[in-house]
Amino acid sequence: MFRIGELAKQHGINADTLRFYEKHGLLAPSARSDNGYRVYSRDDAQRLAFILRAKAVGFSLGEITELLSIEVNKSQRVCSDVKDVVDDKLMKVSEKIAELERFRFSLQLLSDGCCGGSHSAEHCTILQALESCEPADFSQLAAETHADS
Amino acid sequence: MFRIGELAKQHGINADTLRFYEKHGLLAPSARSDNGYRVYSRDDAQRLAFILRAKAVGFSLGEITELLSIEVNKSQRVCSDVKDVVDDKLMKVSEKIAELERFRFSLQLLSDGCCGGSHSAEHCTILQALESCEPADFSQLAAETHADS
DNA sequence: GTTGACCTTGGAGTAGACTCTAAGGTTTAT
DNA sequence: ATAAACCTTAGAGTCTACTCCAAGGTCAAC
Ligand SMILES: [Zn+2]
Ligand SMILES: [Zn+2]
Ligand SMILES: [Zn+2]
Ligand SMILES: [Zn+2]
Repeated sequence: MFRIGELAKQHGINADTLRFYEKHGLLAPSARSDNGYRVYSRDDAQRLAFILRAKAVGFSLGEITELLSIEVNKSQRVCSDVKDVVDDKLMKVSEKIAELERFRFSLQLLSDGCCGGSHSAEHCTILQALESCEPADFSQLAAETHADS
Repeated sequence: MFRIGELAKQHGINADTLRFYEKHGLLAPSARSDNGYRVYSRDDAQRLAFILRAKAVGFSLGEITELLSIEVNKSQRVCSDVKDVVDDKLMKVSEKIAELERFRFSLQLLSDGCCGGSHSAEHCTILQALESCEPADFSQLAAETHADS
């Protein structure tokens, strides 16, 4: 039986975060003490641990809500229900990675084209690219770099 | 000389977005017509193109503000000023990719461990992992998968 | 002279995940 | 008895990048 501050400290989170999770239906303490304080049971703590582990693999609170709703009556649910949620997330994460890798590629080309020296930025290839290149076509830049002279 | 709707349409964006950029100091029309309409010059359009190209490589509006402030007085600035912004972003993007790849790895292990079949989720390895594994240590799961029988 | 397509403004709403504030009640120690 | 360290609530604020709304002004066409 833990009070909000204890449980929060144990898991390295803010007590406000626990109130926030409660307001959003993720985790409610199973009891209140006479003075109105929230009282969390060991089961509550386990549910919190579930939430935090799911967060640690990238799930949003909305997705965790879905996972929890499967978890609480898992006898009625099947493996594919669970795996679908994971595979769905896997796709979203992969798409986000792909987008960021496109960013990284373009940024690397921009960086490689610029001498990074201390001459005036008037002829900086990065600025020139952003001023006039076709979007997402910085490949011209990759070839011609200029020297800091 | 373009009105807000024209300029927006030319660039495939919403007129509201242009007003938003103006409010946040990214792009103000260089004139207003007698009736109070915004009037964008060709220079304004080029500045917008700069903003959109920067967005296309992943820069946030805050970062674009910084790039623009360098661009407008580039004669006073040097290549390293520009390259620093790009390299800074490159690092942030790489870090975000690394985080998402950790997510992807964990999610893949979770997915691989689950049969995805139609038997009760009571013994689903995904739920078991989220209930009891050490965070970010789903490697045990990778080995022992169960069959849908 | 009215319809329709444009434009203006200020302000509110959205999503996600908190984080903080104000105003007050409770418990424990000194 | 009073300070500190807890706890309560409702509600506001943060960040990002828009997007939408209401109420109204402008302009060209028919
Ligand atoms: Zn240079
Ligand atoms: Zn340069
Ligand atoms: Zn199974
Ligand atoms: Zn399973």
